[in-house]
Amino acid sequence: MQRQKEKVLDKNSIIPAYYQLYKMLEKKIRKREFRPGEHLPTEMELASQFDISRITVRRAIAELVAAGMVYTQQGRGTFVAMPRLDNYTFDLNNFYNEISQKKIRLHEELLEATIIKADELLARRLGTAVNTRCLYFRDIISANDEPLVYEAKYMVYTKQAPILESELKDPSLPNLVTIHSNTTPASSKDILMVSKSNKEESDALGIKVGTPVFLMTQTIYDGDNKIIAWGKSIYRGDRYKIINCQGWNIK
Amino acid sequence: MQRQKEKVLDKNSIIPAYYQLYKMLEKKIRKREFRPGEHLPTEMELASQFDISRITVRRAIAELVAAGMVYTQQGRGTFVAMPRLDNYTFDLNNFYNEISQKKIRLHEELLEATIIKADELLARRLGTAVNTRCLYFRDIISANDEPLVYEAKYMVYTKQAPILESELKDPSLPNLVTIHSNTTPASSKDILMVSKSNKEESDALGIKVGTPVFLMTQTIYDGDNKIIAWGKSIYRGDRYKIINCQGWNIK
DNA sequence: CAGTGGTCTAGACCACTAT
DNA sequence: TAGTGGTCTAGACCACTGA
Repeated sequence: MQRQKEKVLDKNSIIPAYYQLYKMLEKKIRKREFRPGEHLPTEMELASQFDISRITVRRAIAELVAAGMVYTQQGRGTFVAMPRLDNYTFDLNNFYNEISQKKIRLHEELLEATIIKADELLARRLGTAVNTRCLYFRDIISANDEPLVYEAKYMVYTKQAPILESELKDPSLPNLVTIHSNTTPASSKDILMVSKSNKEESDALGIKVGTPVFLMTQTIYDGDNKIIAWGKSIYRGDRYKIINCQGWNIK
Repeated sequence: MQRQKEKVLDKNSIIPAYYQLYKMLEKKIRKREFRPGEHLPTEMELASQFDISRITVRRAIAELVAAGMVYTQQGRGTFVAMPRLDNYTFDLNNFYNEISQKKIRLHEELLEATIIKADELLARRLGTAVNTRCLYFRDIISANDEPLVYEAKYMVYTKQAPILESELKDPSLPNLVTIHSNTTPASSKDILMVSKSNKEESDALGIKVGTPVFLMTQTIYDGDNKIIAWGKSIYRGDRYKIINCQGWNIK
């Protein structure tokens, strides 16, 4: 029997029909069979063309909208979007993703985990009173035995649980808070800055004082917007950069 | 007539039922009537409780999933998610958002817009041959008359159109490419680094040589993954920081 | 096995856009 | 007025989970 020129959906496939249609439309947009600004076929046209219900077509289009590839206008139709390339969003976690891909040996070393009394600066950062008992952590993250990140973290000491080094495999502040606090972290405010390394940071990272570094601070709040922890991370600027890819031809 | 304790949906409202239910469930999660890890009522329970169809309930839950507040497991149910606070994503565009909120005067000044021949370094950055004719732009962005960002941008000169300063109101590289190139930008690779300002940058920004700065480079590709433009932006590190808020208690 | 979420249908009515 | 996307229904079957 003669094949139709137009591709059809495999109704017996395990892959849902809406997903097959989504991928098919995505491919056509990538191949510029549908060009930015152009009209997509109407929902009813797609439904009858592929012999599926309109709801299933809508599900496929919803995926395209979520992917930012099309937009809909009530009463007008569905249109192919322009790729937006002005979204400069940088993810500091790509650090860990890249490393796991490139088979780089990652090592996390705990330098210090003690209980201290808050001085004035720390009390302000934690929104608490001077002399409040606080947990204090310092650690170094290395890649291939080269120090990359130096971190210092503080939180109010509510749990009274012993500090077990074995608990510190994930040294991220949200995780530490989960372990060492009775309150549940609910939100976080992170600030990324550039700085020059000071003596303490330079010593820990083995770099010269004054080297440009990324400086990230994180303040963690509970459900009532009360501060429960504060931390800073110093990323070596000479070894670390953050990459962001955007658009339609990724991968 | 006596009101039920349980809130009900307003079926006559302009607001869609799925959206009312979404907001109601969101509020209960925020108020911790449903706590992280807990089971949400099943779809059928919600449907009969609010006297709406299961599909409408599913639409509401889909919104919650998209917001990261719940997750579903086939055959088990729908559960309230833990707030994830380890997503360190920084958006360089908050710059413009903040400024428009705080009524800061923003001024963009074009320093230079000329045609040059590519030297070896530029040819490599643009993936083209030495001596290719290129457009070259330099500009300064100031806030309240204080220079904040210095930018230099290059692209292969294909369009042969005259350079009109009036076209340069949006100095972003994707926009310049759209105006001055026949090819349509399709994807972009952005890299964020820290650096010390050099002489050229320091003069433009009125800062001391060696001040820590954010350095962002952007490479723009067309639909065939061919480079069509390259640019760099220098953000003053002493005046600029990037803030990221995450979690459930935002706003 | 019963209960859950995942997919899909055929049909209906509405709000909006363009002519 | 005709055509579009937006919302909603009642009902069906499937795949997966857990007892």
